Amino acid sequence: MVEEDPGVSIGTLARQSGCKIETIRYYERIGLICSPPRTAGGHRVFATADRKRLTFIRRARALGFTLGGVKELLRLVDSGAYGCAEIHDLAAGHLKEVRGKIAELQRLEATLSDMTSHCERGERPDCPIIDALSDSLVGKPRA
Amino acid sequence: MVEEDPGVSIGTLARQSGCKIETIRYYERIGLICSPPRTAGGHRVFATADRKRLTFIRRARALGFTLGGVKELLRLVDSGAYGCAEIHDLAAGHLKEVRGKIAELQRLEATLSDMTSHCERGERPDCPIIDALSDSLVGKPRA
DNA sequence: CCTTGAACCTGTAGCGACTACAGGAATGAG
DNA sequence: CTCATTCCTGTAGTCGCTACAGGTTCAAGG
Repeated sequence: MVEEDPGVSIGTLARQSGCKIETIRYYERIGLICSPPRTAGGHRVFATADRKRLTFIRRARALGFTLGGVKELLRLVDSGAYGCAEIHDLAAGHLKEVRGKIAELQRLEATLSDMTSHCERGERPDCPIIDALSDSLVGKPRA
Repeated sequence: MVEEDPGVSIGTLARQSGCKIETIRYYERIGLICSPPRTAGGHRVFATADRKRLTFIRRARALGFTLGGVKELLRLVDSGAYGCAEIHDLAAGHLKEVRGKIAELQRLEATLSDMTSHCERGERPDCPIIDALSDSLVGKPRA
């Protein structure tokens, strides 16, 4: 029962995982994935496990996890005996952050929306948007 | 009618404008504000106009404008003869970006919310969150 | 006038998460 | 065997600051 894993080049892995070549090398450099074996000429040879790991990373990143968060997730997965609890807490914590960002952006949206609605693109020199940003008048730079 | 502007130190300006000292120096370096005159010993001396300009910048940044966007706004203001139209368009463009980011984050929120709700922090080894991220099984790193 | 301590100066490096070169060497299909 | 393609390393750039280190200047008190 010899399980052969022919191995793929970094370019093939990039196509399979959806990560760019440079990103894969970057992940290796920062220790997110392990350094793969090389050919006699020095080219990286990746295994199926690497494709799965990279796909995992890409999906977690797409959900907005930081690389630090991804590292945590992978650490739990790598440890084997992960319980749902820790994973859940990581995801819940991230969800909270995302909701915070949404709330913040919605505040900006309201302000910007209000500002632009008050400015009807008129040709008056006293633009309400500028007024809102200015302290009565913006200091011009030294001539 | 001699208008005196005694001038303030960078620390005072920082307190007045709400920008940090290092940030002010950084803005000077990238040309967002002009290099102020110096004392004999080389300390910067800022004028009232600088306080107004920095306050403007800080407010625009707080609304999420990039420094590039701020530069554009200031260019229009500096040119003097700005019409509302250009300002409006800049703000409207930024508003559109903010709305796009909100929509994107809301998609993440929905996915994360769904994932965490399916995981009840049980002690099962097959966590639904991990399953969702994995390609059936995450490849473990080489031993 | 002199001392002290706070504030200021320059220059550089670091953050996150890549991306983009330059200048080569290896690969693999014809 | 040729040659286009892929791959290699190393470095620097992106954005918007922030944080040093190691020195100089300023202003207030004695």
